Amino acid sequence: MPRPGRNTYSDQKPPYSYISLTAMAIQSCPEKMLPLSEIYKFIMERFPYYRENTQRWQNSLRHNLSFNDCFIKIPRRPDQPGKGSFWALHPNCGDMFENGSFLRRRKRFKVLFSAEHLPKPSDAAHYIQQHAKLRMGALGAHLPQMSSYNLSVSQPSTFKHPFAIENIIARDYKMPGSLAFSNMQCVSAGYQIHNQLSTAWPHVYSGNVIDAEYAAYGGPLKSMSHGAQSLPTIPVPIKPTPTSVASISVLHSHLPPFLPGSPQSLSPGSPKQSSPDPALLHPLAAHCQEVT
DNA sequence: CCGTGTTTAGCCCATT
DNA sequence: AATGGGCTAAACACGG
Repeated sequence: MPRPGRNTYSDQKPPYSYISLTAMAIQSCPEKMLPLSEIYKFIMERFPYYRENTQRWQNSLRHNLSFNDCFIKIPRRPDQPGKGSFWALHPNCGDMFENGSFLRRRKRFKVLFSAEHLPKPSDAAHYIQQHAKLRMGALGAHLPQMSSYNLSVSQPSTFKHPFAIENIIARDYKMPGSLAFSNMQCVSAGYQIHNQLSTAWPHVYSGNVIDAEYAAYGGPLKSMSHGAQSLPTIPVPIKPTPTSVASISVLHSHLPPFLPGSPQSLSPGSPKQSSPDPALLHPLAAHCQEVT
């Protein structure tokens, strides 16, 4: 596989699949979730090739978002209107790419659904307990160590391929708190989804990054700024899979009252939006696997 | 109307 | 040859 060098591909088609490009875009946002329009913007800003024939590739991209289980749809809050939902990566697709490289997927990521794969309530409760503990430690502090929290990553790996997500999008991460975090505007008041998602999905988040492939790519290196993009306070995967529906219902009965996703903290105007923290859906991860 | 999201279909290519 | 991944096109529904 040829390695893209600096200025290589600047006007040619990048070697990444749409799945990879979409994953890159999502990963680039601290909240790990983006609306479709921002995904478009990310790709067009970084890969000049995609500034043309937008209708073609954007249709393909939308197709991929819907078709692949590795992407989950997260609705907007009722008080944060806008078009379309947010898209995030499935919690368990962190090792979807070979060696973490975007150049090649290892296997297809597929959510399974069968009765025996549903989480046991006791498991969910245990998970939530663990999560609550970690959250308390993480609030206002540093992110939890990955080693303390290795959930359902089928192939634990510390190796970061030069083409890995973290490396490609490293520009946005380098200096937490600096301009590189300009898209922290995405954080809704009083509730840091960044912490939330990175706590929940540590395998898709890494603050320890080096710049490699993307820098070599030759694309614009300015940091992304998404404008005043608002996010749902309670992000919830809404991919209408039976698994997620079942998981949500199971989890709901076990939500501790102090968690943002618990029913007690919901706004009265949105009873149907009584959705748990996506982190709390993590038991879902146990019910997904890469199809062999 | 337009952007978004879903679905189906067909093609090409690489791998098994 | 069969299978799977990826890409493209197209039709349709829905909602802001």
